[in-house]
Amino acid sequence: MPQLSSGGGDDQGANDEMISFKDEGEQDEKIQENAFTERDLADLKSSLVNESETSSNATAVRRGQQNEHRGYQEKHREHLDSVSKHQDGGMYKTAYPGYPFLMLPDPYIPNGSVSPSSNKVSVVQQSHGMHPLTSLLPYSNDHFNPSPPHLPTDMSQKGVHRPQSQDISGFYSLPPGGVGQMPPSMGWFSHSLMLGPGLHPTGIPHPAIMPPSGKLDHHDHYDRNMYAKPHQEPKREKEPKKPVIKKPLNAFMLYMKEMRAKVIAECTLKESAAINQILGRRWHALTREEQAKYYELARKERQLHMQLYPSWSARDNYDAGLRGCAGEKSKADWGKKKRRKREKQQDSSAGGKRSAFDTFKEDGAPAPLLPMEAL
DNA sequence: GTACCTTTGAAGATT
DNA sequence: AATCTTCAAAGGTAC
Repeated sequence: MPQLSSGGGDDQGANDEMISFKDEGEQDEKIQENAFTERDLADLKSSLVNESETSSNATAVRRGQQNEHRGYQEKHREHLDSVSKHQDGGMYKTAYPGYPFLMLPDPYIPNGSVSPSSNKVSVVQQSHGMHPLTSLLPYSNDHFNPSPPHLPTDMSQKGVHRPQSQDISGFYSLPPGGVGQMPPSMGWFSHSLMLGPGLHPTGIPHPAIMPPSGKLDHHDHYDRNMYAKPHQEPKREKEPKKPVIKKPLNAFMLYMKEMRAKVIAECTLKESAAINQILGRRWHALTREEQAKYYELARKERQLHMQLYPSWSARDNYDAGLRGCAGEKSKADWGKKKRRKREKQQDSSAGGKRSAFDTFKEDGAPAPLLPMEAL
């Protein structure tokens, strides 16, 4: 099966990744990250100074690092086994008593599409769509508080909106009446039964499913955007109308979704690329246990995704681009994009397009460390 | 209007 | 088997 090896092989691999980073001066990182917040922005700016100039090399570096990390996987498999056993055995029963998987009707089910009136409830989504599982994190309560320790504890003192752990709906910028406040009687499943286009063949609707038309009713776009590409091909008569099911989020993506708001609040940055750089560094600064939460979360998500869409393959979404289902790309555009990427990697010395963060250069900030190197 | 940027991880494709 | 490529999210930026 592509998504999940029930024995946990892939997942272990994922966990291996998690652990691999920790051998690279974890203690130092932790120390550094304790004072990280204030420095993040400055570091980022500094590191971005040469970023665009070396971006291609950085990519190569990253690839090398990835491969290196993979090398660690085998090294730490033993530990992972123990971690995995621990997690399977009780992590989500003890650490995350409110863990949503398989305990709630269906975290993927888009509530807002139930009816026009339900739209006003905006149960799940953030402005840009919240991952259905992420959206359920509020159920986790403070047992699942993945906030890395390096985050300042006094964030709220800085005027940062830092909702209490009990009110993660605010943390996720959930609208009033968000999922965290959804009464059990308003379960996902009952609403799902009223769904039409997003209904999965299994009978379990899933926000990952885009209506074939790609058109989003203003009443339910909130939910269907959850997994839908923002722009859908209006019509392709010849193609069998196939809903687009998005990939389940990996551990880092889940982490990003959760921590993005914090980083945005802490820093003045809004550019996602910059935020992601910070999040990437923080991710590496997490302890194994902290990362394990997200790996496990991602594992569960893949599991659920696989249960919901047993025939789904990541390959489907490769084709979506060619089909134009993932947007208004033509086949030619798609090929162009691929060509550009290839060229970029081949020609590392190309000046290329001006990075969105090149503006930082104009600050005259020194310290040309690449983010990855800084780790 | 939309591709790009940027991150890590998973999975599929290619070598 | 090892390596490469694509796509998941996000939102400002550049074209």
